[in-house]
Amino acid sequence: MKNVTIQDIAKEAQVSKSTVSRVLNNTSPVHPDKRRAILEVTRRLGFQPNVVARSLSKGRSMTIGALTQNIGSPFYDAISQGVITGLSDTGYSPFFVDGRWQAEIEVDAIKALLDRRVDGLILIGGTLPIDELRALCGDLPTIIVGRQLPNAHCIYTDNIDGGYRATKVLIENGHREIAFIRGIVHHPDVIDRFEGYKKALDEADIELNEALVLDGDFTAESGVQAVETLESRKKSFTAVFATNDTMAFGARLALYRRNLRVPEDISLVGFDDQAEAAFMAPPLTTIRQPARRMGNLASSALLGLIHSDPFESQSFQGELKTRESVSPPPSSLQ
Amino acid sequence: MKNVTIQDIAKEAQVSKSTVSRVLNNTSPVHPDKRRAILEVTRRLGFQPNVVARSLSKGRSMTIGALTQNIGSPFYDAISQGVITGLSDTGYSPFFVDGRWQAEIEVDAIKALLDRRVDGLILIGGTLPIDELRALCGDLPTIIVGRQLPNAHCIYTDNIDGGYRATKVLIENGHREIAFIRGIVHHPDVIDRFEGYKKALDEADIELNEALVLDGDFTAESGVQAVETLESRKKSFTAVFATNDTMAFGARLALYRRNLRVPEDISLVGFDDQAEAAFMAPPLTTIRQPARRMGNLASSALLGLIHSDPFESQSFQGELKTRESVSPPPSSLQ
DNA sequence: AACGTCCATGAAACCGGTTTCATGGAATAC
DNA sequence: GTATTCCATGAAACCGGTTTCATGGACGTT
Repeated sequence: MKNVTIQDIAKEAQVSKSTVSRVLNNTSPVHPDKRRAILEVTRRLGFQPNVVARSLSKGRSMTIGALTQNIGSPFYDAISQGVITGLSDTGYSPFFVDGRWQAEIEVDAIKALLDRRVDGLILIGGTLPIDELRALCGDLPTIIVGRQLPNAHCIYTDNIDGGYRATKVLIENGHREIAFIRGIVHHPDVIDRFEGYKKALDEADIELNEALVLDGDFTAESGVQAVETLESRKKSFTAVFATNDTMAFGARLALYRRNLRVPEDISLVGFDDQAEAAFMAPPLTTIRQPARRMGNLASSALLGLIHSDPFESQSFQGELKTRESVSPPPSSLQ
Repeated sequence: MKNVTIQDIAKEAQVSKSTVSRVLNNTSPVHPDKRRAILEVTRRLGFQPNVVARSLSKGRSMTIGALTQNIGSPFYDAISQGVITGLSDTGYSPFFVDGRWQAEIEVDAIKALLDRRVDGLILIGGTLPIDELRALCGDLPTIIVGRQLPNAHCIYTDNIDGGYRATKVLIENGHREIAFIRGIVHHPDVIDRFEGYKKALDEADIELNEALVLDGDFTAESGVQAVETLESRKKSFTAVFATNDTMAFGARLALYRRNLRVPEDISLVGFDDQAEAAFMAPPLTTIRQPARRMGNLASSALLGLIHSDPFESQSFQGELKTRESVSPPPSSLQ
């Protein structure tokens, strides 16, 4: 039981394979009788066109290469999801590879996509500098999500603003000793969120206290660790801002272990609004990144680029989701 | 700047393209001088083989088709992740499509994979009955993950046993009024977990109380809803078993809202051991499904099948992760 | 020296489509 | 009725590799 080819149909319908191709692609008029015969045979033999062969001859593969990082991070997962849904029913399918936040792996992953002659690229996160990317991808239509790079088509969130808003809501509630659980120090998003944190403190005339700044690696475990370090330093604090929800969950657990209530004793703010945030006990106040929407936009923008529509880089403002993990600090009640 | 082809190399190195192919694939001996020249030119021109062309002529695409469901469900995500890591460095790459738990979409998704001439299939979950699958996929090497089907290569967890263990740990702690938050009623996993639940109750001579069985849809929101329904029914219960962690999180929030403590007032058990479970406050006792390992195994088993190694369907036992959300019921302290 | 074997190599066929090009017959114009 | 245009169609080239096949030269044998 081998695959039916266009040639088989041609023979069966007594025409040339050119004509079959023309009918199947509606690319030029064909006599109604032949057309009908060809369609009938096609259906009868259960013909499935060989996408590989078509790709080769058309030079277009109808696949979009998508580079992800550490599949499993809720934020990037949500973007991937947005890419998938954004591409459904467009004729294009996504081909995923993973870069694991490591430049070397990322290069190989992108090469794998290039080898497969994808028609466009969606790079979700990543570490390669713009010139390397350009050298690698040439003029292949490319959308970069979650990063802001010069002279590239980017879709990203304003992390300075996000960090600022998260900090500000705590300050507005009366907090002045606000711990900051930073993710991976050199991660650009983290740098920006830290920037926003400092800006908000500055505006409120609060001096930055380095002892309240903890490093982490975006895992819940590192959130636990951060709070424990904080406690061991015996520095007082009334609020915690974690640069992602996952670390906020860890922090929440560590506080629970120490019998510190949220928000009565300690207020908590996260970042991302991942699915579980709204169901933490208490529900977590956080900065919502419209990850799915960003992924969706990435798909449609890329299809646009492929058809040579223009696209301007677009930044999204993080949205403060006010829930129940923030309240005035206990001191304000004294 | 067009792509370099094997022909360009041939011309530049003054040999035929056959020889170039032979050198690049090490498929038959070639004179050292020519070999060296070809490799040099290859490097100099930055040749990247066209995978599409190669696939067409070899009849193998070096891609694995993976069908997922509702990307975003932690359990299935983790399996996908396992597939990805299991495939890395094997020369094969995964091509993902989504079936959204809907037969019609699933058929189209699988067809999309078939059209792309994938070398094998990993079906993660899904709804199609075995005969339809077989009609669709023919004798293409296929591994089915998370479902148990006759005469197919399956990797799944024993859900009856899982449901049994989860219920039993509650019973052993002295609970007799155990609410059951069921997921989607007709979902086979759920049916089995319910089976296990009933078996455990039966063994302990506890009569099944239909009023304690709530339907849900695997979302956290439905977990909240379930507990609220339970409260509105004014039936007393001392423990809740949710058929996935996500619903358990929802239940936990609803309990928090009603000032019911976990585990002092109500014990809680989930299913899956998704990443956040260990960081719930308190950490959630749950049945761990080794999702990543299952995904990993799926990859290696599939590569085996492709090279016509045999594979026997394999079931995994869910592992009880004892954490802090279970304790004896309050009545036992009176 | 004549003959057989072996093997490196290039030419050509092939994978399964799309697209260009040439052709012959019908339709239109004069 | 002939010249011209148009158009449906088949033959052939092409996409970029792999693989088969034929060949000619090097080598070994008697």
